[in-house]
Amino acid sequence: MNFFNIYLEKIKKSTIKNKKKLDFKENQILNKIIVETPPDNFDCDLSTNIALILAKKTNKNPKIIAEKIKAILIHEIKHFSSIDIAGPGFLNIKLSNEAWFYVIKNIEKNKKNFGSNKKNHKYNIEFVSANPTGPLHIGHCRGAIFGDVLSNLLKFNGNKVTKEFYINDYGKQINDFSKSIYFRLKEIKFNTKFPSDETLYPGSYIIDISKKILNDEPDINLENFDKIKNKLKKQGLKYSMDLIKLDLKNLGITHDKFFSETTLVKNKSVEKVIKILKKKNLIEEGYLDPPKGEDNKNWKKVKRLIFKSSLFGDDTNRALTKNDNTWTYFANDLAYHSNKVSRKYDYLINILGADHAGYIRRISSAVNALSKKENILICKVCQLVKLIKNGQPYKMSKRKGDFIEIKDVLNEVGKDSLRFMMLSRSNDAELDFDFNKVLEKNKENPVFYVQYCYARINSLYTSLKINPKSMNKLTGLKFNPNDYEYKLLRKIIEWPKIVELSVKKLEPHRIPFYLYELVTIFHSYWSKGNEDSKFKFIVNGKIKNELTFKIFQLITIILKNAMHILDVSLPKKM
RNA sequence: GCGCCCUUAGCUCAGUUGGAUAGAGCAUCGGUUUUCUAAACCGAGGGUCGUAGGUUCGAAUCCUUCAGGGCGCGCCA
Repeated sequence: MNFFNIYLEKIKKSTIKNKKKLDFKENQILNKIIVETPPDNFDCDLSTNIALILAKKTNKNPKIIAEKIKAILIHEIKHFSSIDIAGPGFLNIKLSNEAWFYVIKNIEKNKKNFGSNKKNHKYNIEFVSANPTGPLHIGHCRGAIFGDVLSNLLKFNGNKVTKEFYINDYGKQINDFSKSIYFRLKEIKFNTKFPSDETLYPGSYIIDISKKILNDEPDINLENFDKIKNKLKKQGLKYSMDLIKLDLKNLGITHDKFFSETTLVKNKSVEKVIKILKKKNLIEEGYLDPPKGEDNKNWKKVKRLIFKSSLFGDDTNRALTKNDNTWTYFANDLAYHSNKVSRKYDYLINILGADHAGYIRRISSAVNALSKKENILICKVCQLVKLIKNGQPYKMSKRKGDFIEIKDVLNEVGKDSLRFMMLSRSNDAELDFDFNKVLEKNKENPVFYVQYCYARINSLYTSLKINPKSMNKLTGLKFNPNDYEYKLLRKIIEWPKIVELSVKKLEPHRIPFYLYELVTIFHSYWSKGNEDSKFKFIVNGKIKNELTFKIFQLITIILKNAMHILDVSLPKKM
């Protein structure tokens, strides 16, 4: 229910009906027409560029065309009460009272769905997918929150979404992880020193995991690592995933599906995909060139299996087997994405960290080779988070084991602030995460500013002792808004458009920005009464104008819907 | 060397896929509380939208050039 689209269609319809008068033939030339919110300094509700577009296509003077269209629209569209021509030929439209009643009624009717554009696609969103070798750190949480909110947003817009976590439980890292547990176990049992080996994980959580394993099996035989390797891997993985799931839960995130990489290898999924690609002549046995960047010690010129990803725009072809003839990460990922393709989603979305952006070409090539649909895979990259504490950059080192865990941040700043803050920036831009700022409870911390609006509205209900639900039954409502109420209404009708745009561009950060703008007008209005009694909305303990409360109710609807998407709380009292 | 992202007010950032006088917050300066929540509000100053070209009625937005910053360039995951 996007009001701008509704009026766009009406405008188009009327224009096409009057084709001859306006002297054009092809309806397509109306494709670029938009209906949008006019700049603040114009006292009108909608604005359209139709005259400019039409003038360009028919080589006419835009102002003359504008006059013609104005006459047509004002005659044909009852919801338009007046139209001004401004600037180079914009039509600035004011909606009639009838139109505003229609808008208000419509929002109240849709309520929880107000803003939803009722699409019906099937999405798979893969996000977090952190290595299961320990708890999450602050760097993970941007992508985690981004993915979660994007899922909520798509669901709100009527789609079906599967939230998926790919467990990288295969390969070298998980081996190093089990070895680290092995040495910690020896350290605990026999007091042997934990080796200073760069490949091992030093973090203290390894000690905790080791203790748990020891608790399960106090008599575990530690003579030979290789003999208990698989056991340690399995147990370590389990406890590690417990840590990750707990972190996610505290962030308010639950995945629908956890997909294990090892499973793919075990049930020969990789071989199966390679067979398919071989038939398409996309696999070859051969040699690859050495890497272009820094020298790599492990690089060897060996005949190996190669995927011809350069046919799909990748810089180079990609290896599927390692030196020891096991599968590369990419080979397994190929199988994983083949699996996702076979599950018949309309879109596959991968949320990646900036350090994995270089991987996109490769995996997109693979999916394009595997799927009949074009560009079914969309990769969204979250840029880095820079931590700042007391005005200083705060560096983490995973190798030393001194990184900031999500649970510590949550303890300090809370889920609401963390989620809101992580979304208060475009995913394409780096984000400064300032510990001092998120702890502040004022305007500089936008989450409080937004929540405060809801709390203020609710305080009205309590102080006036009215039940907000009874407000639905208002009769004899008059449409006589003051300047602030007009501003609010104009902002309110933007909400579905914000949702639509956020979905289209997969950019949930637009929602916090919108909320901030909306509540700014509200807070302005609230305070205006102090200065000018004309703007007081309560007189002698009674509501002055029912429309005011109607508008506040519409704000409440939006706040609830939006904060539900963000999964940030909305307390009635603060 | 190559690829991706960024560059907008002193600082941190928005900017509705090409529109009107480029917007917020912070910081600075100055104001507002016997009043529906001051966790708030109002006002002022502050801009060559990194650079140089191009596309057109019209560019922060699209194309090209160059510069600066970040991330990556495995047969690690």
